[in-house]
Amino acid sequence: MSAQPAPRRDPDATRLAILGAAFEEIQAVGFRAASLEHILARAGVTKGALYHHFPNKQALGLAVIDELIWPEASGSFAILADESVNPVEALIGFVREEIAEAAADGHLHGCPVCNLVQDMAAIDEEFRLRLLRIQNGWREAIANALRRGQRQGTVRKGIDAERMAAVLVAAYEGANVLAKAAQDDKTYVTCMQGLIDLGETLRPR
Amino acid sequence: MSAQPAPRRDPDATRLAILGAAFEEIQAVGFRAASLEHILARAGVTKGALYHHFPNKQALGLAVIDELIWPEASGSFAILADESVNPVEALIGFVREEIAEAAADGHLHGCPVCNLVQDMAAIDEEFRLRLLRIQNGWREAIANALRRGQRQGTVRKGIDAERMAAVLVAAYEGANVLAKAAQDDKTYVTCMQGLIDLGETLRPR
Amino acid sequence: MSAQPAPRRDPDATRLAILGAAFEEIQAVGFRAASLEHILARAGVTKGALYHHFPNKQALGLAVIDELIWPEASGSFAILADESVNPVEALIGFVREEIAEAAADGHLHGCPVCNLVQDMAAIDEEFRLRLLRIQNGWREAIANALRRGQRQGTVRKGIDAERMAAVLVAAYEGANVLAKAAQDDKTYVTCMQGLIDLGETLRPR
Amino acid sequence: MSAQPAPRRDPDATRLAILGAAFEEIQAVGFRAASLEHILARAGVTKGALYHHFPNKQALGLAVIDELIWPEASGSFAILADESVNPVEALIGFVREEIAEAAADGHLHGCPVCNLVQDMAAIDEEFRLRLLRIQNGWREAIANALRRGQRQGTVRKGIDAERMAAVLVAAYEGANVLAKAAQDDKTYVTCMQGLIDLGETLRPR
DNA sequence: ACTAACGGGACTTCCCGTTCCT
DNA sequence: AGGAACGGGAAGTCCCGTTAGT
Repeated sequence: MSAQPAPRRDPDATRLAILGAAFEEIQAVGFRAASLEHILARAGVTKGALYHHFPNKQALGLAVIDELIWPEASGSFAILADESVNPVEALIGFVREEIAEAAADGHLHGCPVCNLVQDMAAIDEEFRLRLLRIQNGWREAIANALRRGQRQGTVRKGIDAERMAAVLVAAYEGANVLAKAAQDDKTYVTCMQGLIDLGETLRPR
Repeated sequence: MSAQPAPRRDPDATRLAILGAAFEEIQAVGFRAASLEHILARAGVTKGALYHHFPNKQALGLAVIDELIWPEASGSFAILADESVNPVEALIGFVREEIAEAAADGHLHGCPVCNLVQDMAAIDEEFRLRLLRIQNGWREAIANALRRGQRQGTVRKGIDAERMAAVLVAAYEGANVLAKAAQDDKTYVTCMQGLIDLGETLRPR
Repeated sequence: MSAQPAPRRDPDATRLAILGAAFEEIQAVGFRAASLEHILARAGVTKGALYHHFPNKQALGLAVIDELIWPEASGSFAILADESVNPVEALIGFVREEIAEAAADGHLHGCPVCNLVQDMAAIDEEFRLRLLRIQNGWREAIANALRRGQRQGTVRKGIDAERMAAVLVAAYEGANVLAKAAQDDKTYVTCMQGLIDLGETLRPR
Repeated sequence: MSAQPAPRRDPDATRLAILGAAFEEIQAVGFRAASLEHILARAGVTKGALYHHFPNKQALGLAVIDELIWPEASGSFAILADESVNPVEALIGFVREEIAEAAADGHLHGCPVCNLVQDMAAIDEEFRLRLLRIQNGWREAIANALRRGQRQGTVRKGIDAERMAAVLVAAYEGANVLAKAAQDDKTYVTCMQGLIDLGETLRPR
């Protein structure tokens, strides 16, 4: 559960320990409610170490996005850019992985992007722009893949790629909201299965 | 923007002024970050008045849900229960209204249910159960309407009503998350249009 | 445990209900920590009724002393003034009663005079003078009785009546302090038995 | 009257300044009514310093007991354990010192143990146990010394050591209650003189 | 005689960020 | 590079007393 305590006098490890602990705390209670004290306790370092690596709480949060969340998030849909991949299969495969992951970890705290958007987008422009970039990346990756599929004949012609991508990402994020209220993974899985059904309708008739 | 200041010695008006101001503050910054001081200033009442009507902040928040959010939310889908209504038309009509509303108010702070779920569901069981009740109400209303439509021949037989209802609600909530990050109504509208497209696929071929 | 709720529109009963409830609350948590809200709930009346009968919290507290504590306290040692009574026997009898009472009610909250002195004597002159009057009444009653006993030959001549009275009253009050820390009646009973031993030494040899 | 303001960046001095100021405030108004703001003003430190040294008000109060009151209190009767000391002389000597001290400082706020017991014993188990430990220490030290004196022939055989110790401690604490109500040291001195008289009766005839 | 809305303040808790020091 | 002392502020809770009404 908790991040590795940093060995003494290893700046990089210290930095990573702080980042990891910050990510966990933020996932658990959100950024605004995240307590630096808790993060430090989790990371096994003191305040001096933190303020050596990060000027303030905001910078720490942005670093969590840049160095932990963004790499993970942008990797998810990279496969869609591959010309030889069937977009529908890729999307359905992605959703199936989500179901498997939810079964494994219970989907405890939901999607970090979704959580941070709700917490910070309205009150901090720096956070908002970074999160928007991730969401737009998802939407564009999907929209591009759908358009390519339409050209390649693997995706039904009639659909509006832009709108469909928006709906897919929205449903994916919204599933986190439903799961958070239900506080179980069953609801999340139902949504994901619905997304698979939806994916099937994308195939040409 | 702010609620009407209550006339002197009108308990119901005072209570409503507090509730309204609390709703606005909660929509703006979330429940946890909501400041009672701000709420009081907005409502034009003093701490004594608030303490008289609500024992603490939590009770105020729950009252906002029970007396403002729940009535609004549960009314939204009541029309779906009407046997003579075409479910697909009703859903699409509902989404069109959303688009119109977003155009009118800019969709500033998003859906209260979505906001509160993210803020409170994980840390307060009383909030969670009330919000879950609303979400489940939506899902059941839609699922029931879809099943009825399948019996009545207005909805395609092949779809799984339960899963589709989950996806629709998830996409609706998720659209708020996307809009919050984009901080404009264009993204929200695109999602809603995607939902209309999706609605069209529910009709029998 | 709690005072009788007042019948509607019976001023005297209401007043008594408030006084009784106030006495109980004061015994439980002290005067300063006593909550008017709790007292009112206990008495089954509202704030308006209280402020009709008493101008403020202090007046209520003083009324509790004047109308409940003082009559009880001043009655305790009245018997010592009786010329035909053996002072030593009377004192020992009084202590025996205390032991019996402690066995009955567990000596839950101790002597009201002792409690109020600690709580209020240093910060409110009106309280202090009333409580001092009670304590001095005890000391004088005992000192007078001892002197009379010395004249009548029922009390040893050598003792200083004034000092002995002070010690007896102090030990009686101090027993409450010991009992409060021990939170059981055993300690109190041990003190009382010690007082009986002490009483025996008052007899002429 | 007030504690020394701490030099900058001297943690031990800061901690002691806070403890000392807390002790004074607690003696003046009791623990529950003690205001952290007042304590800070008296100590000349800020809230951050206090929060750094003590997690909350309770911990501060317990530290005052552990580090200021307990050492003082447990030292008082240490001499009684000395086999070569006459218990009666030691007790009388102790009381005489009390009289001298009262004459010096006017016995303004009484015995800290007595004050805290009344204030906290009934509502906080941690306080109660610490205070009980002090009181029991006194009683046991006296009872042991009396028993030893009985063996050594310096104390009358007939008395019950346990009960007598309880009475002596009770009278000592009770004297504080009487003094608090009288708000002068005369009453306290009278009690102490009575205790000396009582001490004399402990000698073998 | 009694009710209930209301005014306004004080208190503890808790936190983020700075700064001295090793 | 990191550890610990410290500065200063804001929030929620709770309370006592007042006053408009019945």
